[in-house]
Amino acid sequence: MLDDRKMKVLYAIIQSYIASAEPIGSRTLSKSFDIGVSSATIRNEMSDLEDMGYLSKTHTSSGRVPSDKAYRLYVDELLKFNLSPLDIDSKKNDQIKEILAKESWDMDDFIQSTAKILSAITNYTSVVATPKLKGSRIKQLQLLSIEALGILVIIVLSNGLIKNSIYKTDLEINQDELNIISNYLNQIFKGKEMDEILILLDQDLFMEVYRYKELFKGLTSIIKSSVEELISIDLYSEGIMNILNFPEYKDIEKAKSFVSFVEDKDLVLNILQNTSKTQDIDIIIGQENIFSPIKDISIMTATYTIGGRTIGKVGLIGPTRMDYSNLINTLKVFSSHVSNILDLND
Amino acid sequence: MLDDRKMKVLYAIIQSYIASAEPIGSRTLSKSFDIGVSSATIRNEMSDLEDMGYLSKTHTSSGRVPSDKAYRLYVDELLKFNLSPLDIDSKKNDQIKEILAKESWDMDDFIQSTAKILSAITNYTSVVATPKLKGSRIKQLQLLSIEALGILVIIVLSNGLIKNSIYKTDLEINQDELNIISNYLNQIFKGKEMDEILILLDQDLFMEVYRYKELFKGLTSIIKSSVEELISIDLYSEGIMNILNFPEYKDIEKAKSFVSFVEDKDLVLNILQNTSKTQDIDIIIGQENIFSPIKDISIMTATYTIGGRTIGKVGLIGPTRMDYSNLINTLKVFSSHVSNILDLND
DNA sequence: AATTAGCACTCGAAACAACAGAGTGCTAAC
DNA sequence: GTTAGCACTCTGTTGTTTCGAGTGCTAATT
Repeated sequence: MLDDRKMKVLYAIIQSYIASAEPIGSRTLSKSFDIGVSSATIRNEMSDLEDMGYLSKTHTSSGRVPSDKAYRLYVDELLKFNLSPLDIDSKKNDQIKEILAKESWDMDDFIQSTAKILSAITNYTSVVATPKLKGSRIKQLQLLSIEALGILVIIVLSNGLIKNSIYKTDLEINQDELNIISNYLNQIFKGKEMDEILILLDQDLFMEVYRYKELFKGLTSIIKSSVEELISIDLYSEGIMNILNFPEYKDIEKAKSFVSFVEDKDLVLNILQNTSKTQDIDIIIGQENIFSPIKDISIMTATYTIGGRTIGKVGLIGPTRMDYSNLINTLKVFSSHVSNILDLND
Repeated sequence: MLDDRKMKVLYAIIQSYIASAEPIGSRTLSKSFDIGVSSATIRNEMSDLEDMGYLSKTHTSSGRVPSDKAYRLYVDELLKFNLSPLDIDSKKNDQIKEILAKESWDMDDFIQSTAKILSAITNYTSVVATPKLKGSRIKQLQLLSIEALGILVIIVLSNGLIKNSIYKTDLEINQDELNIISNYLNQIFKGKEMDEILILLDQDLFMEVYRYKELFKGLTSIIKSSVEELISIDLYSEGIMNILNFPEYKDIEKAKSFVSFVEDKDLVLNILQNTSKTQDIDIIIGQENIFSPIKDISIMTATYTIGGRTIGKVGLIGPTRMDYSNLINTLKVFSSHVSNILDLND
């Protein structure tokens, strides 16, 4: 579709623009890149590329800037190579591995840390959606009497996530009795998915157990709110301030609108979830995202998996001229390491 | 020290500057405030105030700007009134109460949420230091066998904080045996402070129990890392981007230096901890903070208490011309509500 | 003796012109 | 098909002017 020379010119412009954020003209291009033809020829090529929708000008006599379409071409090309993590600069690889290994293990904290780490190593803004646990099953449920505090309700999920809450009560009840109740609850809930549990909880399950009626009422509501919290999806963002380093956001108003975009959790979550599940890396460039109120932002997403099943999403957000080439590799390595760790701890 | 009229002039300047961030001159002042004397007289007073160190000029013929000393005077006056939360605008009071009530109860999450809420209702940047639990005691320690996962170690502290971690093992061990071990561990650890526990753990406690040697070794290291995590102080900040709304940070470089200040956790933590413990609200204005690399930032801090004992600190950070009057009240109400909730859940 | 009016003077910010630099598109020559 | 050359366009910078808000001082007023 694009001949070799056009491709060469287009790539040079994209790379130059990603590096400098400045529109680039034919003469500068011919001097800083080895295209092999004069600036006049490049000028003609650029004019053609503009007609084809790959370039645009900011004003009549300015240099050219790549369009979303150009980035799309560029990115698709990059994604084709599909390097395995092993092919990637092994120093960076090791570095990421090392940082991640340092994190203490608590699923929630860990996921949150990954956002922080990713934003620190890339200098972009990162977002991460925590696992949705709708499909998770309850592995075990345990009540524990805590002197002078009440009853501790512990819910252990099949993926290792643990959630506990305290049920405050003055009820004197010893651990043996609690064990019996735990067993009873386990009979009902063990192996059930979260959705099912919510339905079960809405039925009046415990009519039969008159003796502990009050207690069961309290426990039911505790379990319900725990489950609800577990299936809700949280979104963390980190490194928003990194955008202040991009020249396109030197204008405070632009920066503010970027911030309000990233902080619109519903919107970002929606975008993250609508990315394709077939590829490991998914990139949405500028206008391609029809929901976004902002046109010149790109989002690159990857998935966290446990045993091959997608459980969370991570994203990098930046200007459309984001450094796709490096970020793709970093993100690949990163998400595969994270998934490894998740698998290990599963 | 300052006569009535000087006071009036100074207050007018402070209020005007807090509202507009613009240096103010004698004529404007006489028009927009009812001082009762002409601009020429105000001019003389301003000149005196400048000699006394309460005002300064940005250049020879500019209006005046309040100095740190002026803010100090102003703030001390405000703090004198020492309104009880009840005296404060009850709409705002109720609003805060309502928002806080919505938060689900998990000490760590809750504290983190308070930062978010505070920054949302004030539009300033907030920081919060989580409880330091050095002085906390272990109330209960429980081991729970989790099928196919390992052993769940649950540590309950006297203040209700719960920490759990999983010890992965293939060791077949039933719950009855675990209970015996739990009891044994409780004998040793119950009622001890965290510091003591760390010392205990470093001794080779479990020589005697040959049968479970391997297990004890694993548990020891799990407990140790849990305790270490519990006594470490975390710092969260929220709403950093709010500063983009202040005109003084319309310059990106200023904004960046603000950010790097807030993100220097050690520094901020240090400042939070060096605030006086006698007052409920503590304010550090600009240069008063000798550690800060930035001169024109003020920090207002309050404490979170449980049963009257300080367990955490919360702070609002902004330009020296921050809206002290409103923020003092808001922060008072806020921290007292938070402390109430903490007490309730203790 | 304190207050105020009046005036000369100072700066910063805004508005404007002039100019340099980087770019384009087109035409004619190679 | 490529390139040199040229006229033209637009932005950003620099220098100048002007305007407004401010100051400090002195002399008049209360």
